[in-house]
Amino acid sequence: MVLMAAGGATRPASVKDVAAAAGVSVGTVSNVLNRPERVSGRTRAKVQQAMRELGFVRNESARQLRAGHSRVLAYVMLDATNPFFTDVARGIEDVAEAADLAVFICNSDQRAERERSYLTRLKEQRVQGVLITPVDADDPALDDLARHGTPVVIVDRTVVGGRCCSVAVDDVLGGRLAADHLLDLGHERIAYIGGPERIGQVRDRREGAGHALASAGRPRDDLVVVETEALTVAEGRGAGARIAGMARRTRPTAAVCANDLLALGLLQECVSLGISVPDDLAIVGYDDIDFAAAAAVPLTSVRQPRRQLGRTAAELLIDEATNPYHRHQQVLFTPELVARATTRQR
Amino acid sequence: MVLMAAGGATRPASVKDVAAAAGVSVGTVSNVLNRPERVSGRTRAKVQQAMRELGFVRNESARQLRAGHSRVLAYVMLDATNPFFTDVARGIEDVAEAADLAVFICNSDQRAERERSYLTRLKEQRVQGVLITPVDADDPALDDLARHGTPVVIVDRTVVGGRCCSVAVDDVLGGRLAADHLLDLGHERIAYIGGPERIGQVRDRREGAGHALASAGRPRDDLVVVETEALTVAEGRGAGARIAGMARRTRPTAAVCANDLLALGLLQECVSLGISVPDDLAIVGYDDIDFAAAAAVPLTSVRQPRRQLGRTAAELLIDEATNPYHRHQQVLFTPELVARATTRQR
DNA sequence: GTCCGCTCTTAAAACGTGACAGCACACGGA
DNA sequence: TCCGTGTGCTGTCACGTTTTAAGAGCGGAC
Repeated sequence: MVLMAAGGATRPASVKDVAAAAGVSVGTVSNVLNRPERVSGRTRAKVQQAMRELGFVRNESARQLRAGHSRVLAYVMLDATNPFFTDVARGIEDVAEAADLAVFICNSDQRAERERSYLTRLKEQRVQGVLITPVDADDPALDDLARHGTPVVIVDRTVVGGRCCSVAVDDVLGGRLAADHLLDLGHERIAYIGGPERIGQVRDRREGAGHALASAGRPRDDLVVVETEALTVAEGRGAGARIAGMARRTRPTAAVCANDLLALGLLQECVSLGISVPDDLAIVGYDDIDFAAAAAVPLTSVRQPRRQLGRTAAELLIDEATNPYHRHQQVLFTPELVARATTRQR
Repeated sequence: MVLMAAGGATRPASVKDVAAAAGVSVGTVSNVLNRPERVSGRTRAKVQQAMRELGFVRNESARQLRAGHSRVLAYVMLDATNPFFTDVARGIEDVAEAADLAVFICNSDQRAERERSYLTRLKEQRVQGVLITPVDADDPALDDLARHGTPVVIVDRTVVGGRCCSVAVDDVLGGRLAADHLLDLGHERIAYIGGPERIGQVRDRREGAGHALASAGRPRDDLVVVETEALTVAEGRGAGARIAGMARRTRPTAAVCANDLLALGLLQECVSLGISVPDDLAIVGYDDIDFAAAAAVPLTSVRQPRRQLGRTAAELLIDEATNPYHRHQQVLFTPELVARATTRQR
């Protein structure tokens, strides 16, 4: 028979209630939960029966208070609507699930103030550790966390000075792969579309593209930089309009975009202006999000091991939280070019 | 002067430590935190100074334990990679932020077992309430939560019997809007692409499309149902191949898709098979995700008030958690058709 | 001098769990 | 009969916070 609080207004049953119902002490109930082998079969059954009847659910706050730390790890993501970060999150969840940790996902939405408010909350929650793609990697709030003894792993940004672990992808190499691919196909004037300048990724990928041109013996001017306000589809369209407005003779024949959203916007603008892709303009994106392959002209893009990024980050975090001999590491993954229909031999 | 634990291995400072450092009792420290007006200016300054020196951070677990409930609300989303749900999440965050509640975002990834594991975790955490787009709206685990006194709001599904609040969009009307639009443009044979059948949305939207045809006096056969295995881009491509394979005379001239991912896949397959959109095949999607407008041929789609959905859901949840006179409500929003380039007058 | 009223501060208890020392009892060997 | 040895269970304390009733100190009114 199941006895359940009728109105639902009563407070949840505690170990004390269970103990009273089963006619044992609280210590025994606790043992049933945590070291069942120490309790005789008869008593164990009685206690478990009482738990079922009362609908007992462990109180995690009390456990945490006792333990001094929680069984939760947090990922503060930069932009929940960007598929790149949701894939990273899945990698994190893979590892956390295996380690029986819950993942608290927070979305800073690119706002430093929101990010700081979340970090405060997480400190208060005494989370086991924080994975974060920060708005600003130099924010002192991050050092502050680390100083408090909370493990921190920076995701998708490299961190200078080895103050904590970080996991990222080699963006300079990625930019180089994109530009090399276009050079191999016979392009000469190549545009680089991205911005704003303060984003590390934007700079690194451009630098990589520049290296590729230099290695091929091209003058610096062969990389036409088109700066955008953000890494969004709308900005990509704007860049498309600007390129379309250039004189035919100086107009680039190919474009490397700092991410796929820009590339998709650019592609869309080209289609609507009657610029043929890839014949009039070849396009390489960056991130290889699912929608890249799904675009009307499937997008050539630089793929990053997103899920692996998340997995490794979570593993480093757990190591830092549990292994006293932990050493900070900077892990750098290698990107890979995925050629599709927006690029073709000239 | 700032005295900070050196190694970081010491336990964080507690109110007791602060009290000792400031030469007052713990009660006074607590008052400084929660009712500063009760404490004299001198004492308050002394305590705050001590907090700064020790790097004191409130322990949320202990607060929760005392309070009996947390200041967190959770959203269990069906699929973190679907932009629809991330937009709903933003709406929830808007409201939660204003109410000074944190949002715990969990991704069930369409797996019932994972969903259940999260619900257990959330019960253990004594969250204030749970917002959920369930894998299966009839899962007894949901009733179980409600019976435990945890407020539950179902998002993007209507719930029968008024056992809890729910917030959804009128899918029958949405399906009707899509089909009416195509009929207005002069189409006769219309395909409905969606599946699997067990998803309520898939059924409702098809039903709405059927109503539209019936109202226009068309025979039932004018709605060609193409069933898919899932609501993904890949399945959309498959549906495109099937439509392309139909005899010209019986092939539909327009398609209503159960969501935008299917529509984008269909669009992509058409482009690659040389079927002109919208001339050979007009396409209407559903959800109006950002990528819909960004497709190479911008997609006509049925827009749902996603963010508003999240906001209202969170408001209902907070009402249930705080207002003793709360009554369960089923809120139904009205969708809206956004005409773009994949549909045009014949 | 006594007492009241006021402001500010304190001590103690409570929340639910887990850890630990210790108690009761049964059993086997001397 | 007594001791030693387990086994199985109990009682109590600690974790960090908030809350409440009570106390200290002090100025002013009678």
